Amino acid sequence: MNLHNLLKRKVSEFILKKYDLNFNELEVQMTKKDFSGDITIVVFPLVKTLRKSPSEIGNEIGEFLLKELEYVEEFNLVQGFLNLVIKSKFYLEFLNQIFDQDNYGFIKPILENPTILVEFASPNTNKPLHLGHIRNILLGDSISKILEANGKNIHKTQIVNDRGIHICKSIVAWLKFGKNSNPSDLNEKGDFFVGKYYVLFDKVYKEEILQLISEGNDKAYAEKNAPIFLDAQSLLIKWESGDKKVIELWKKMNSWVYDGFEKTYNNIGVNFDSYYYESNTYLLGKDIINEGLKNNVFFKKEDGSVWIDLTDDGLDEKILLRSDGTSVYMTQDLGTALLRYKNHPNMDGMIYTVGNEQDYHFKVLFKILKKLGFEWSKNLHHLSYGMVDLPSGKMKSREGTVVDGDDLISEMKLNASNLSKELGKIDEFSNSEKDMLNSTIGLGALKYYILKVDPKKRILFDPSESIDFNGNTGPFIQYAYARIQSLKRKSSFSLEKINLDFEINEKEKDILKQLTQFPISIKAAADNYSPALIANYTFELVKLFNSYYQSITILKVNDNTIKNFRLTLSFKVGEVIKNSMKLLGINVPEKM
RNA sequence: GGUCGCGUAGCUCAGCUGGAUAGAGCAUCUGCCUUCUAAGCAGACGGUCAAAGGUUCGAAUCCUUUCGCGAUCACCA
Repeated sequence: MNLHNLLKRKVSEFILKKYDLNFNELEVQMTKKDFSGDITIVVFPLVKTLRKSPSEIGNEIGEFLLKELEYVEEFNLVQGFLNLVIKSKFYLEFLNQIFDQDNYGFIKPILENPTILVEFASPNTNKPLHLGHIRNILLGDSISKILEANGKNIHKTQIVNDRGIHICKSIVAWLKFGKNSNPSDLNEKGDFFVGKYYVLFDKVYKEEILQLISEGNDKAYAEKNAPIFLDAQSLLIKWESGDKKVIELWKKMNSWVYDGFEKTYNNIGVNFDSYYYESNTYLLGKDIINEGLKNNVFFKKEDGSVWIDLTDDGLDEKILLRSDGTSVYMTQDLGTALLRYKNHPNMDGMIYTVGNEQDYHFKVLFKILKKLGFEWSKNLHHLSYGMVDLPSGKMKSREGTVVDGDDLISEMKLNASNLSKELGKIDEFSNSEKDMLNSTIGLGALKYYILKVDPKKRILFDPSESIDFNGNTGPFIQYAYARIQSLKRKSSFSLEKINLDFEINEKEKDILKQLTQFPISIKAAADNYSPALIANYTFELVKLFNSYYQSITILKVNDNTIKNFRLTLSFKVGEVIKNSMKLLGINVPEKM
């Protein structure tokens, strides 16, 4: 039961009948606070087409709706805003109607056959995941869940950057300084273990540069000729030529890193359906180059390099194949896209969760795929997000100025644990129950903190200030849910259809109004790939509910009808909270 | 310099395709634990929506210019 659509339809019918005009762009919105009414029709857009004054039109429509729709109790007209007061009966019926729908608030996931691939995480294998990766992972995971709730078939994947000079750097440093050590002996996480050597490489590299400069060389020469750097380069060459020993070594180091990554994914509660590796894809894409040359989408320069001219689209010329015939980043991404299509013939689009420094790259990539004429290229989306910066500036793994993902997660859990201890609410919990709860709350705080801000914006994270557990936070929402569950346990009340024969108060009406809006909001959020919007809506609902919940004594009401109604309303709000948090990848506890 | 993004309360952020008097949280101040869980509730204080023009019934939202911050502009990935 969607009042928006019902009103839109009715009013359009009316206009067609009365003025013989098709008018579908009607704007319907919730009535703003401090105006009487529940739902508002904006009549201004009609003024021009109908050539009548706003008040005239408003009154006509108002009268009509009053007569035609039993739910409309009365109307008032302020400026050009037609405010309709909706009868309690409508809201009570609405609540009755959603009794049976356990996933209320969400489009029923009737899975469509075509699959959307969502790419996220996509780390380098030379260092542990940091806060920037966490933002990426949370966004990608949440988008997957939102789309899934909207009936899309989702395949979560990544492209692991497992090759190149940066990996060689870790290997070289390990060969030099830690050849006999391994993560399990030291009881270290594999990605952390390898990351140490990456940092170590950089340290030694810098020392060697200084040394060379002090011997009278210039900086550029020093940077290119530092012994440890030369080692890394020759290692890369060996890798590229398929040197068995090097490949073996590379595999071993990478496997340590993957073990570490899996632990982190596990800790955050995300998983993937497949992994693509650059070592397998970096040579791909050449076939498509030939194809494009044949179709004149691409062109060849005299030196043999291949380009695409996108100047007509407001972009530049972009290289696709070097003069020596080797591929570049773009070529590889084209190849990977095609490989994915080959592996998923049902693929009907892809979402790339990648930082906004690559906005231009993806603009070009999508344009090329469109020009090549792939059906699925119309559903390509770059989920671009801003960097996470520290007060000291950018995070740099090499310099160790990063907020480590694992550290942050465990810190969040620790904070949750300290706070619960202080509050003393879960003293009767077993240790494993406590751990579970602290993890739920700590992660909830972290995820919500990241997801509630618009992905486009950069986040300034101050490590010296811990993430809040009060106010507009994950734990606040989780807490509301836990209280509702507590009500449920104590009430021994079973859901029954409620009697429609009574009035509800303003706050109850407000909550129900919000509930009727929820499916619309969720749909909008999904269309915008915006977990931030969902977080915001959920917070608004919870805030409203909390104030209502606090101001009444639910279980002390004498009239059974009202008592049942209030409990039912509470439980439904609980379900909406749970479902919307699910879209953010945040769990809600039964008790806290 | 070209292109893209951002700029909203002291701080952190909402504000959906233009709609009514710009909203939250934190911080500061005032109340509220005989109740369903105070990780809470009620209230106060706090704004030239970076600036200036324009479009229109109506602009934080759209357009133009300016300023500030960031990203990007490699035969790197």
